[in-house]
Amino acid sequence: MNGEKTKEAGESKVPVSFIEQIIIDDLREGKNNGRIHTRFPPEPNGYLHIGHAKAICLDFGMAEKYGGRCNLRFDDTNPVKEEVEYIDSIKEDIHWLGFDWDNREYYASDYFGKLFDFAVDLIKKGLAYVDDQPSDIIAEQKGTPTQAGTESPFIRRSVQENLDLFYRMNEGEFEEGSRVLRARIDMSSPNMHMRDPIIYRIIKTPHHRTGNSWNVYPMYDFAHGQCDYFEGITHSLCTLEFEIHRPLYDWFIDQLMTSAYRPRQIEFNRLNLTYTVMSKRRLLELVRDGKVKGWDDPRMPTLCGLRRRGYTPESVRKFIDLIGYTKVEAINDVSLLEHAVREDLNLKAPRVFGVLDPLRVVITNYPADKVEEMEIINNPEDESMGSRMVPFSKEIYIERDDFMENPPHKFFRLAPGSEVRLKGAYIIRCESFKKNPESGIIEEVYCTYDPETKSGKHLSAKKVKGTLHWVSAQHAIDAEVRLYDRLFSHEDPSGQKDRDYREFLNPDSLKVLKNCKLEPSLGSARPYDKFQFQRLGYFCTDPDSTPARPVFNRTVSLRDTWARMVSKKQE
RNA sequence: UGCUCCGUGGUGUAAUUGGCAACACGUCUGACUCUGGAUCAGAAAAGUCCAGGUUCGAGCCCUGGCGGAGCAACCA
Repeated sequence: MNGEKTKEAGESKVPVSFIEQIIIDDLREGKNNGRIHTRFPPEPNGYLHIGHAKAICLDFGMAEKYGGRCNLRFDDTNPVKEEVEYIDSIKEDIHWLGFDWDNREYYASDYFGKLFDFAVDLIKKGLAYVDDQPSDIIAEQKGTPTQAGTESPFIRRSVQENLDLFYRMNEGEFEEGSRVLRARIDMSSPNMHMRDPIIYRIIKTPHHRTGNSWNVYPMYDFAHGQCDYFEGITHSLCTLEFEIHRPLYDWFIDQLMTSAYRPRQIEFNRLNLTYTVMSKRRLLELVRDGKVKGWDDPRMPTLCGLRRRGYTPESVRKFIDLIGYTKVEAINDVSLLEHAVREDLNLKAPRVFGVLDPLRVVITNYPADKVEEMEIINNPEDESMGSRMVPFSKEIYIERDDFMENPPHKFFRLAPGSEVRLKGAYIIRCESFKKNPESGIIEEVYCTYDPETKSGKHLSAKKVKGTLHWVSAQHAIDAEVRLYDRLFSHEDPSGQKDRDYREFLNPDSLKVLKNCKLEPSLGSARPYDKFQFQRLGYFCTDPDSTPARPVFNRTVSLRDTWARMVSKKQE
């Protein structure tokens, strides 16, 4: 019965966000002639981070899903903060995520002429005036959220004088800060943004696209809605902090519109992630102060950082999908992001052997000059990925913590007298070991192997609890492996009153291992190639890698129940 | 002492025009395994911020509280 009901509904019951619901309703009602047109409007003043990915997935995703279009529009109204170098990286990151804007690449600066004309128009209507006061006086007259503002003494300037002054502002006659153009709305509005907002200011810094053509530049509020209007945007999706700007957004379009069409601004919650910071200002500080190695440091929440860390675009999109869009300001757990990348890489990443902290094991009854090629499955999740040959010989490396002289209860790995399977090879038994009498460090472990237990031989009835990864000592390649931990030790580093977020920087967020031993097939890995180092985690070849010196980044570890058990016991 | 928005398991999101609060992550348990980490199965966990009201019935509607966030850049 229930099945019937669902069937009749026609669509699966996948919940949609409130924004998607609005779009569905608009489409059904035939609003905007059944068009959906969105835009993604980054300011080219920094690199995109995962918070932008959330907006990108919505803007492009909704358009894609409902047969519409999404424009890429650079919000370049402030030449002081913006640079061309960011534009290319932004485009690259959007493409990396798997979205495209065709030929619809626009700039707010494309509309400077139209915006200027519109400002002139407002002046002529008596709805804008030039104010000669300095910024601190203007701010003072704005009042406070609980107290009405007072009118500027320049509010009653004649249209002629305003026009004359505004043109001369643009001609470069006046200094920066000496005059602004303000919209005349309501100095006693309960909404601060409606108290005669500044719409044009004088800036003499050359613009990265328009050069010295302009000396006045529109403010965000005077550009955004109008650009949406010019481009025929139907749904202008932005984050919650712009909610309070919406009346202003609508007010300007009211003055401009000549038909029933008008874009609609809808706000959603911005992405916050635990153990990191997301504001461009702070990310920039981390880069400038050398707290990280650059915008693409694998610890950064930037898209280029995540990419270098080994995240796939699919995993980022999956995560975005998981958290959804609401109006609740929340902080999302990074572990969900990590889950998303594990799930994706589990299907895609070939399994390989890599020993991060090598301990030499000598198989005493194995011929010294013998080398066997062991066939190892590349990915048990995907047969089509085939198998490869891995050399096995008398001396191998295993992970140092896979051996314990005095193992605790339920330790399934190697210990004196115990047996383990070497994945894809033989079962070995630990007979003895060599320990440095001074340091107490185990230097070598001596084992015997059972030739009857070779992998693939089904006659091997012997069962052991533990299976270890290994690398043949004479064939191993040396590599550097970089392990990453959370950049901050606090869940919400920038949300602590009276504490600077930098106080919470995790000093151990990067650990570099220089003496790792990897199976020889990894010698041909190329930057951004992804692997699962069996039993350890997912790793990605770093662009610093050279054939002589491979470098790998750990994207994320595998879930480790043993480690959890151990750490619990310690508590 | 203004305006706007928000308040559902540990976390994040759901719940058609009001109809016995669902899904995912995480946690715990078990099975299986040549990855202790894959995979599979199961369980615990909220009665929806509080108090009233409307209703046969409210997380959804109304009223009043409480709590949180945002708003006073010539930033976006």
